[in-house]
This record gives sequence, C-alpha cells and structure tokens, in this order.
Amino acid sequence: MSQGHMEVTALLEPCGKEEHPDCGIRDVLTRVGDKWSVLVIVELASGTRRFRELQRAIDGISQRMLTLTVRRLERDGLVARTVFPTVPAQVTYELTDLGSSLTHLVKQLADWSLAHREDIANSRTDYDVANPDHTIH
Amino acid sequence: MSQGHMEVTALLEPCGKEEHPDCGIRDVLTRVGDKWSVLVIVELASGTRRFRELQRAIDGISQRMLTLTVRRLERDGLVARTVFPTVPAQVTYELTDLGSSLTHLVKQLADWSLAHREDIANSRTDYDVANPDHTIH
DNA sequence: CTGTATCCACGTGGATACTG
DNA sequence: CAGTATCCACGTGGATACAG
Repeated sequence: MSQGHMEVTALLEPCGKEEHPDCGIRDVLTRVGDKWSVLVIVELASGTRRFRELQRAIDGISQRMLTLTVRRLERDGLVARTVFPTVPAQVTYELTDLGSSLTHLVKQLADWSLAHREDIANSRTDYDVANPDHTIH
Repeated sequence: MSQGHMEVTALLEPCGKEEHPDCGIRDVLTRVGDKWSVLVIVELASGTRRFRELQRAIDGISQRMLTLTVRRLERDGLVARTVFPTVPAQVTYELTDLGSSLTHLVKQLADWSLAHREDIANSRTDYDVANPDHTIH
C-alpha cells in the first residue's frame, strides 16, 4: 500500500464514526474554503508580500478580514509572519514549506474551477429554470 | 501555453479587480469547503448511494443538511439525482463525470490533510501557547 | 424512505473608527 | 503602515415536527 486511493478510502471511515467526530480533513477544507484564504495563498505563491501589498492585490478584502485570514494561516503553519520593528511598522508574509505544498493543490483546484466554471454556470442555470422556486444557493 | 502555472497566475488578475467581483473560483471552493460536500463526494466516489445510505455513512449529518448538500451538488452538476416513483419513494445519487473529475482533486486534498494534520495541529498548539489570549479560530 | 417547513443559535464577514 | 475594537447584518447549519 504505497500511495494511490488507499488513504482516502481509509479516510472516510475514521471520519464518519463517533470516535472521530473530526478527522482533520474538515479543518483544512474549511480553511481553504473560507472567503479569502485561497486568494492570499495564491498571491503569496508569487513571493513575499507586505500587509498593504496583499490588501491592494486582493480587491475587496477589508483590513479586518485580511488580518484574520493571515492570522489563521499563520496559526495553521501555512504562512510565516515577520515583523520588522521599524517606524512605521513593517510586516511581511510568506508561505512556509507546508503552505507551499498546499499551494500546488490549491492551484490545481483553481485551474479546475477555471476550466469548468462554464459547465457549472450552465448547470446552475438549467437547474434554476427547471426549478423556478427553489431556495438553494 | 499548454498546462502548468499560466492559468493560475492569469487567474488572480481577473479575480481581484473590480470588473470581476467573482471569477468562479470562490464558487467551487466554497462548495468544496462547506461542512458536508466533501464527505458526500468521497462517499459517492465509491458508487451510487441512496439517501439513507448517505446519511448512515456520514455520521452526524442531519436530514436537512444532507438534502441541502446533495441539492447544491446537483445544481452545480457534480451529482446526478434519480427518482424512482415507487412507494415508498426511492432516490439514488451518483457522481457525474464533472463530479468525478473533481473527486480526484478532492482526494488529493484529503490525502494532504491526512498527511499534514499533525503538522497543523502542532503549529496551532505552538501558536496558542505563544499567543495565550488570541481570538482566532 | 425522502423529503419540506419552522425556528433558532452561532459564526463569518463587512463597515467604521481608533491606535502604536 | 499594520493593525485592534465595536457593532451589526447575514447565511449556515442544527433540532424538531410534519408530509408525500
């Protein structure tokens, strides 16, 4: 049993059952799935960035949400935060090795999203036409 | 421009700027990142399942959330829903080709989560020790 | 069995103002 | 520049009851 599908098939079992209410997958996926994390990760994949650089690069993100997002990524060990005690303060962010290894997968997901967003959009339109009064988002 | 990183680097640009408030990546990622979708997808990766089978396989999911989750996956074209008008009603769910193509990436993400959950847990512990009174989840 | 309908608690995320 | 502190609106998700 080297790589392949063994891990995943073996993965649902401990996930679903009562002794393992949370197997760790959801932690990662909710982090990746939150509103801004992926955009931060992809931006940092291009190199080290300062706080304001990140905010300028990621349109629409508020100061508060950028702070929260990078803090969570830092806590998970995906991003390294470096403070230079200058005046005014200067802080840089960069991906850790762990973060970089995730970046590769995130990029694949992003590429998939890009490749299939038309399919998804069409499917949604069809569904909405067939089910005029649904309440799903 | 065959594959590689071109798509991704070209992907942040239309995402961040005002003319493209949403480039479609977030749609997919929030779907993958929501609480139950991945567990449903991975379960369906093993084959067709009925509603109750899914609920039994995924411990802790409520009837309502299972309904919402499979409906959203159906609307996105990732899951096909088939109704047999028997009494009582019988409904089966299976991955579409689109869903299967995503499954592969989801499994990689799940494997990554499994492989690195110790690292992440340790990183969080370290962070929490270093920052005793933070409010981040 | 396969849902729908209601109600509700909670967390996420946005806007704004203020600070070192 | 790089945050922190409030306040608040909204959506998600859980519990429960009911229905086809």
